[in-house]
Amino acid sequence: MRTAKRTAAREPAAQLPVARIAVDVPLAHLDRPFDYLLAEEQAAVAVPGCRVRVRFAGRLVSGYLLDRAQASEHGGRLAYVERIVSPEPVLAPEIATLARAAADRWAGTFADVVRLAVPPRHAAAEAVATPQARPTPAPPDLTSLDDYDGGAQFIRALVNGESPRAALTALPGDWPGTVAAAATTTLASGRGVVVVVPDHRDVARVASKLGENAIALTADLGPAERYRRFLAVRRGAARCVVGTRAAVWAPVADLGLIVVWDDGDDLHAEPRAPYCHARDVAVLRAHHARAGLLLAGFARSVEGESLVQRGWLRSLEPATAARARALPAVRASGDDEDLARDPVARAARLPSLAWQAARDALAAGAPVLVQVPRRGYVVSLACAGCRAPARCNRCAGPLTRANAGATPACRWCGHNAADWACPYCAATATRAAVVGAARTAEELGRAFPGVTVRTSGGDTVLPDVPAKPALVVATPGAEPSVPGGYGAALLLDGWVLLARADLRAAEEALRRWLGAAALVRPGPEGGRVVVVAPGELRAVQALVRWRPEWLAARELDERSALRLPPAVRMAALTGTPGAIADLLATAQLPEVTETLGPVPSGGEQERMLVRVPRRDGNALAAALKAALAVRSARKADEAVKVELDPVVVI
DNA sequence: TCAATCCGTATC
DNA sequence: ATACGGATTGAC
Repeated sequence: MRTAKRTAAREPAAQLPVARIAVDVPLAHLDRPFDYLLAEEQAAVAVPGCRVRVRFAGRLVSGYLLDRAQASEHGGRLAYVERIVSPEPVLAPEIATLARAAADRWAGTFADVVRLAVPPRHAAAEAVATPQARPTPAPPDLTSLDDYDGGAQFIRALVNGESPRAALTALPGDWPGTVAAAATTTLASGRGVVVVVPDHRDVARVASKLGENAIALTADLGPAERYRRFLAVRRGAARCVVGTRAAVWAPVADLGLIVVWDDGDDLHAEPRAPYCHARDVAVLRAHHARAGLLLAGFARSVEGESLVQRGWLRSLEPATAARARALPAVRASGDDEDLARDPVARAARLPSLAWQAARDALAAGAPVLVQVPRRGYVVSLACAGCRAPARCNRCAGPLTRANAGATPACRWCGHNAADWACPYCAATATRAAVVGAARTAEELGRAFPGVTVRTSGGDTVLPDVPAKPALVVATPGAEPSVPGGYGAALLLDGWVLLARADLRAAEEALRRWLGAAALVRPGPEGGRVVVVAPGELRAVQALVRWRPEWLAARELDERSALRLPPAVRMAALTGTPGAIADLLATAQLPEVTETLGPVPSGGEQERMLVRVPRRDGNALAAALKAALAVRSARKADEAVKVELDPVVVI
């Protein structure tokens, strides 16, 4: 009775009374717009993109108004929009279209994607007026892309208002300046820019180059500040956004360029459903918006190389002269024969090449970067001869030493392994399999008496260090910058990175090495890099020759041969065996679909991989989405996690 | 014959 | 999810 009376009291708006609403419900089978009526008094504020509350299946839910129409296709009665939460059109039409495309591409729901794209509302921030947009900046007074073959053309295209697309492998030096040059050029052409970088330190670096022109969007801002800056962008007051992965959705109008720095970094992969990757969203958005795209980094991801080989991106590589000017001298030092004769350097696991490079750099008054694979102290032991993990011969648990000099013992069963011998090479000596930054710092301190040793990694990341003699021990990604560059970099225990049982091990190892090596001063100024890993390995060769494109191309060839992504489109299905079987039985997968697995995935869970040729990728996503919808309508109790193009495949 | 409960279906 | 309708069951 009451509802009937209330409904009767409302009058539909005279103009465009039908509102198409995307409701925020998590169910795959409800992932489509629903029509509602707008009351006359709501008509003025009900703008496309605004937040609403509607009654849906009896309860109040949030939603976004997508657009308005004069009439509805829906046969039944329409309910009224309960409330216009705010007239702020937070969901820009362009972003709504992009979110729909992304949801389809990753077999997810519109609601899930929009949750990534639009930050939660903060009413107080909304109430504050946004300052007016700044005038278009003067053309850039920054380093340009002249050091790269085709770089000048790329910049010229941006100046001319065109939308060039490229993958750039950056030289050591001022990468934030390079990114800022492309951004400022685009701004000067009267268009907007989005720059996406892995973490907030990188945001600060790029933002400082862009100064007043840019607005920084990171997840670590509080809700109020985050929403305030988002609104500044949406209201058109900021035309250039620099941020972490969610910034790829920033509603910059009239987008001219998207830059993604270091797209191989895992931080670009969204951990929330539907697990989209900022690089791939950038590709999608550049396509939709007809914007330019720059994938730049010291490394080249296999995905970036794939886009190059498909002709979608142009490859921008350093010109020969610029290489000679900017690259440090890189050498590999593979085996223990090469270990320094000095007993203290030996104890610190330093090959003579590395020791020499460090001594020379320190003598020249420069700091030395020492990259170690992982944080932590001694973890477990490996065979000193062949480096196979040392395992207990009773229970196969990992061997460890309680303290330096103690005999090895099993960490699982406690068995004393003093008589251990390697089952592969019969060696009886063990060595630390992974030596963390702290232990390395200790050992280096002894090898270089009187030299300051600093560590950066884990909880204590040093942003920068002074240009004075010091040993700077850092884990990958936590390398401090230094004015003028390091005199040398030692990349220790390279084999640990390469030994990861992961499809991306080689690519990832090179990416991390390049990240450290790029902080070293140029070869002509004495800059040297020594990587402690077997010189015959592809990733090591790619580093020594500084040819990341070459490794990416080789890795891509291999993935094509093995039919692995990005040569094919793949989905990982994780859940109980029954749930996965049900999903696969329900899904009308393309004829060509291959299934791999299952493999155990912890607990009761299994993981199954399905793959199709690239051209069938959309059909695969659509089929999986449809099957998820059927299962969600059926109230299937056990969920299956569906990830398209998972970052970690094996 | 009626109520309590179950199952399936739609959600505007 | 949640709400609703129709079928189904069980006790009088």
